[in-house]
Amino acid sequence: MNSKKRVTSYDVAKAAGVSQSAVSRVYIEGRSVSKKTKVKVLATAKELGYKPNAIARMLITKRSGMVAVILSSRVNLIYPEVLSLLNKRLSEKNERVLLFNLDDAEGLDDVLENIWTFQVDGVIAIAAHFDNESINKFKEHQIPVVLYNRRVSGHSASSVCCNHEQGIYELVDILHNFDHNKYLVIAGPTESDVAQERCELAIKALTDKGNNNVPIQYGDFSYDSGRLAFSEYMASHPAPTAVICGNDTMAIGVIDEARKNFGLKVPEDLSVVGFDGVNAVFWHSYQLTTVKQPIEQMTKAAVDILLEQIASPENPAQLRVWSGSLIEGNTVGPAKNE
Amino acid sequence: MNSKKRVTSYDVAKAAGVSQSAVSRVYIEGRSVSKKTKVKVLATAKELGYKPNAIARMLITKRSGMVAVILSSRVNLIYPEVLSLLNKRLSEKNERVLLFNLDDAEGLDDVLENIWTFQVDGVIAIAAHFDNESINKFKEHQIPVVLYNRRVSGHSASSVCCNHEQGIYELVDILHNFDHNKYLVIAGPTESDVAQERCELAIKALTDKGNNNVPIQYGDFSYDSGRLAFSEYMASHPAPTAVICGNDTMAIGVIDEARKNFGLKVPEDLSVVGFDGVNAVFWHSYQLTTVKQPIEQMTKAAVDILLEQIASPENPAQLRVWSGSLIEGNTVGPAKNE
DNA sequence: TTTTATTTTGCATTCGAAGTCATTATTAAG
DNA sequence: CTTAATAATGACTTCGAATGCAAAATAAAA
Repeated sequence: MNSKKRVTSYDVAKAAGVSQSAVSRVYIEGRSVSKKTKVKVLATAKELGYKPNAIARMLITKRSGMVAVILSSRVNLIYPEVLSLLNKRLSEKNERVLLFNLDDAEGLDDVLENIWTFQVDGVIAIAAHFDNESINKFKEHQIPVVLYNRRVSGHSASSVCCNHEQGIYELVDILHNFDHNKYLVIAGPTESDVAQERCELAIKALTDKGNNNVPIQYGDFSYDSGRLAFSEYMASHPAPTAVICGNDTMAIGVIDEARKNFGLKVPEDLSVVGFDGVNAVFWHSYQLTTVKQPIEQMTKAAVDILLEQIASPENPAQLRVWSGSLIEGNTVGPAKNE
Repeated sequence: MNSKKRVTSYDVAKAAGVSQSAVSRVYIEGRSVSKKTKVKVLATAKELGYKPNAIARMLITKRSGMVAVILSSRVNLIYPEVLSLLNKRLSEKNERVLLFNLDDAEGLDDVLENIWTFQVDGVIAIAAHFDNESINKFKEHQIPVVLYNRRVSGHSASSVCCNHEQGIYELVDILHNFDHNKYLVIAGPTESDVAQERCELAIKALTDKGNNNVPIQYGDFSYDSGRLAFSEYMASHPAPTAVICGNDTMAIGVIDEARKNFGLKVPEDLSVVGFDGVNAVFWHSYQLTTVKQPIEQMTKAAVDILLEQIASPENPAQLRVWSGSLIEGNTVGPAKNE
């Protein structure tokens, strides 16, 4: 019917008999406006259906009210939860999430180019691989970044991380105390930094306890890859007594595979541990022993740090690390040594 | 060091010895620019590190290149996957996802207010409850909407939906053919339209087969709520022979609860079916019989329809419905009638 | 070569709100 | 009741790219 155009601050100004500046000031906290005009403007604004145009505002203020969240698609079950929490936290602070996928099709450079043009206030990168070069680009563009579960050498970018070392050591400790000595490590994809780190730490922890040459199989964090990794190993080796997995989902795959295709009981014949603390670890069929990332705290801190850096870009980058909490499930038991 | 300000089209224009308009035209497909100036501009742009400012462009073109995706937080495991697919599809079409959470804290009105100010090109609402009034607001603001798994009476908004009726009937058919006659329905939360619909359809399908007064328990789509619903029912009733669940996650909860706390075997003593086709239904411990939503097709269509409506707002709203595909797992068997 | 058609170009304006600054209205102090 | 201090207001400019239009440059036709 009517190709009605947007109501602007000028329309409201005219209708309310004030200047455009006055209208603008009404919508900015702490600007000098008399109560009288404020009421008048708000009333006519409501009547006309006026809402400030965020785009115009962004252009002049150079604050977009948007935070880019970068997410690798080939990734862990846990990250949807992280995204959801980040979104909630940022909404509370009046920032919107602009989503970027970092997958094979769209390389990092494309994503970055895109990010610059959108003038986002800041960036949170979830478990994405950034080298120092990329980090420097952010510096150049003066866009604060917070890395989630990814550290970068030097102090060029803030990070919030789960203390994988502590978590892995705790898990290995438990296994070691049960006298395990035939281990298998099933690592996540080699492209993933987190997967790399967990794997190396597991090997290191095992070596510390005197277990050398622990075999490694690789998966891609998925259930099927966990099953496959286990069965492939079993095809040409004697059964291990304990399997340390790069994440929970693969661990669950291992459990199912061991039970179904190898007649192994968990934990009687085989101990299995994971990492992350996804919902499914509590499911009765698994009750996986694992370490839960404190995603509540981590997401909260990520947002707080980011906002702080947006407010004061000169502040130094900070690193915050949380210990994961051990979840004692029912997938670890004494080693079965013949 | 240097509080460098952004490079603008004027800077490039000056450096390249052309007008600002010329620079602008270089970045717009199909605008009249000679090859010579195009090369020159692109070269100096690269040299100066110029990238067009999307915000300024949005203001004048009134296209933001952003699509709002509205997501209820208290929702199904399947929706992260949907979000991820939508994001991928939209990226391919050069649209960015701006995320909005629809939860208790932030009501629908707040979200809508926010959406208007951001001038998004369109909106995709995932399983969110919209009444006709809200839909009309979108009309007023001339922002196309596509609803995902939510229909609205009249033809005021486009929808892509899974055919719950067909799926539920198919599941009920299977159960009926196995001579079940003591049913329990475990429905999702009453606030969820999808949950409502599935529940009503299940009851209807059962009634069609001559099963009246089928009891209903309510959960919230979560694993624990499925367990709880089942055990609560069992506390005061004889065991059913078949349970129809509002989604897969609750069905998995029911299976675990039945096995663990009631010593029931699935499917020998109890048949269980779910809905959605999340990854976990294929896990060996469950192998749930369920109906899988064709999320690939649905997300693709949602994006296509939305872009079409953005291009031609006068086009009529359309509804597209897909049948789910039956996944014959291992959780349904003959009724055990004493 | 002249005339006509077509492609390139730059100028000036636009999008819509916010910030600067000088001016006016209001309140407080003397 | 005057003067000083403060608050409120509007005119004008700004952010950075896109676009309508007329002028200039080039290509095609005569």
